Amino acid sequence: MTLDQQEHTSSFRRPSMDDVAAEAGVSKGAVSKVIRNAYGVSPAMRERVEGAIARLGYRPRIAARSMRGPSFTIGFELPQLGNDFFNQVMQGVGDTLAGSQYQLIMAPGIGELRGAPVLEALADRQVDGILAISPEVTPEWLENLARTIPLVLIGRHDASAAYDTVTNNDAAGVGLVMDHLRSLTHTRIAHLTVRPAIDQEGARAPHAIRLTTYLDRMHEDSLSPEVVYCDAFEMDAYRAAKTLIEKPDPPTAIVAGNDTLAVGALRAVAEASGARRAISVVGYDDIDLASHPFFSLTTVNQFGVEAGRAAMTMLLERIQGGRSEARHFQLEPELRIRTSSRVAPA
Amino acid sequence: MTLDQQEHTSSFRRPSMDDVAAEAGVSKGAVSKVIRNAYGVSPAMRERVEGAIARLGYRPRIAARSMRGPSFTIGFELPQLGNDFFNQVMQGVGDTLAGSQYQLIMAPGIGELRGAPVLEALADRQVDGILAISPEVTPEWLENLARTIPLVLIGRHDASAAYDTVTNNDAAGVGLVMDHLRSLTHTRIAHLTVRPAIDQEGARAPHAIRLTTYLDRMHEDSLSPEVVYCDAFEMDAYRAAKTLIEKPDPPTAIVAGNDTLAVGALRAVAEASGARRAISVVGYDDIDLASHPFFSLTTVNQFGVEAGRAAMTMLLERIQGGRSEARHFQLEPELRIRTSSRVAPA
DNA sequence: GTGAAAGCGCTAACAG
DNA sequence: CTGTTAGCGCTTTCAC
Repeated sequence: MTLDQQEHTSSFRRPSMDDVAAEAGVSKGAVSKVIRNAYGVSPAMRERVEGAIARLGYRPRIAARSMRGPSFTIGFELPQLGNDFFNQVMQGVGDTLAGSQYQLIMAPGIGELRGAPVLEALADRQVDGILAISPEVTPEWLENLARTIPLVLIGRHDASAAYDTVTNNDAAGVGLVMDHLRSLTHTRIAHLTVRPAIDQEGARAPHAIRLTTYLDRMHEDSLSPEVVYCDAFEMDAYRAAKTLIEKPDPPTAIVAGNDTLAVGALRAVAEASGARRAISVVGYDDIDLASHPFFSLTTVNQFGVEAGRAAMTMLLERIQGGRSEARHFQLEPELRIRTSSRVAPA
Repeated sequence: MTLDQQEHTSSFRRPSMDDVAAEAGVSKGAVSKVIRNAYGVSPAMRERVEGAIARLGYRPRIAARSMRGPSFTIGFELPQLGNDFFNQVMQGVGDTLAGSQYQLIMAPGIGELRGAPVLEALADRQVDGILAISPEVTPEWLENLARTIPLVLIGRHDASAAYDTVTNNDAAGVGLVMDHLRSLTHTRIAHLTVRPAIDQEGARAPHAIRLTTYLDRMHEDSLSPEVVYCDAFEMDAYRAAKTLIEKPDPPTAIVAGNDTLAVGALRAVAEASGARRAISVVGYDDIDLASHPFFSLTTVNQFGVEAGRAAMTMLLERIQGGRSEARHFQLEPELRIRTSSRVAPA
């Protein structure tokens, strides 16, 4: 909250609206009207002002403008870079925003800094609305944030009355995966997921749901579950998977929490020797790489582009349309069977 | 420049500094001082104000603050999402910024919207400085921008006096690649690169330099160059490479402009039949995936993390240290030989 | 149709 | 040590 003093040199000069008004020999208010396309400007006035703007290279400062009204900026928080599923979502968001007057800015989590502080940083910067993928924040905290700014969460299964959500049916998706592996006669199925996943009761984050679905299913089938945790990057998954498959009695199949983890797991599998090189790996997300012939990764398509599109549409409904009742939208995932999943060895 | 009017509902309430002052029964100025850790606040005052801040959940608005001074926000423009090299750079940037009071926001190019308009959008939002990877903007335009805001470009080989650059020695990098392929007795070497690459004379963008280096080298060795253009995503490279290798007399090696393109090219190679499946592919960047056993991609490491670190450091020198003479920093790339490059078939 | 003036939330210079 | 005041660049009444 507190800020240390800093030396700041500012030899940089950006013309202000006053400069434009002086250059054009008109009042500040007139310039403002021309810029905003407001009523009541004569063609002559318009021409003079636009000439001055062009000559000076003037651009309005959003910061000043947004002290009165909107900033025409949308903030997108995402927990991490390098996960291609988020890029799918971004593409849908970008499509929806294309041609609108809104500018998108992203604030990725970096190292320890993610979740709440990043969301606050966006809110502090006067964005008109926030799109977030924040699996690690509590619903209460988000409810609170939603009281100060339009908010749409992607991935979280919260039934909030204050913010919207766009989800995919994670339970169904993992169900498809488990059905598939069981039909391939696998019994020693491990689950590789990201660290916190479900440290708080009632966590409705995607990875938490995927984990509980996996556990439930293993129990139903009277199999012993084996869960391995790692951080969210490929190389973390690689190391975790390596340890897992080097054990005396390794699993015959690994259900990875997402495709990035699956890619890491496959790195470990490819480096292993003997029967271990035949371990099946299944992911979640269906990133582009999954269909690459070198991977041919069996995975679950959860339609990230459409999720992004839906989320952005819902946010614009709040910002422009003034909607205030929460909406919760869910997509149904589909299994994509490829060659990384095979019949379990006898 | 002009903006249409929009209906904007704002039933959202964020407490202001006035609210805090009222709640604490002190003046606005006092609150400001407490927040900024300025001199001359009694412990009692501090306690009252902090109590009020906590009770109200107050957070200062950066937009208002930045009308006087810095916004403590750094803008990072990048041309595209889904290129892991940019993630390397981001990691270096994030490392350098960690623990500082600066917040990073990214503005990715989306579809047609990239380059100049995105940089302007950042500048309009009162960022204290801009980090950019803008291969498609003219040096003159950047010089102009640099007069209004501290600016560091990554990748461009411009010798600007107004903005800093961090580059890798692209000519040397492609030289290493060509040496390597020639030593493997390749003669039919094609180059796959992104569309504009070098449409303006004197373009100093990385892909332009890589292309001219390739062309020069082919000429020197009296070989006939073959250049194929595509857009910057993996699937674009896949389609371009597919057309290339399905020709009657395909190349024996493909030099891709970066690893993302190389991954796409390998998709086409893997789908091909016969001798075409043995086509060598070399990339540029050394993204994590390159070392994955499924790819084992020969490529050039250009130390993106260090480039990001250097760029951020240079930007902070300008913002905090007040440096105004331009600095130009270059990294030397290293070849990483893996199995995607093999001896040319006889 | 245009200009003057107040105010958005904050910082900073100045009195008391 | 604390309160008052004058802006920062823009939007938005309101007179003229």
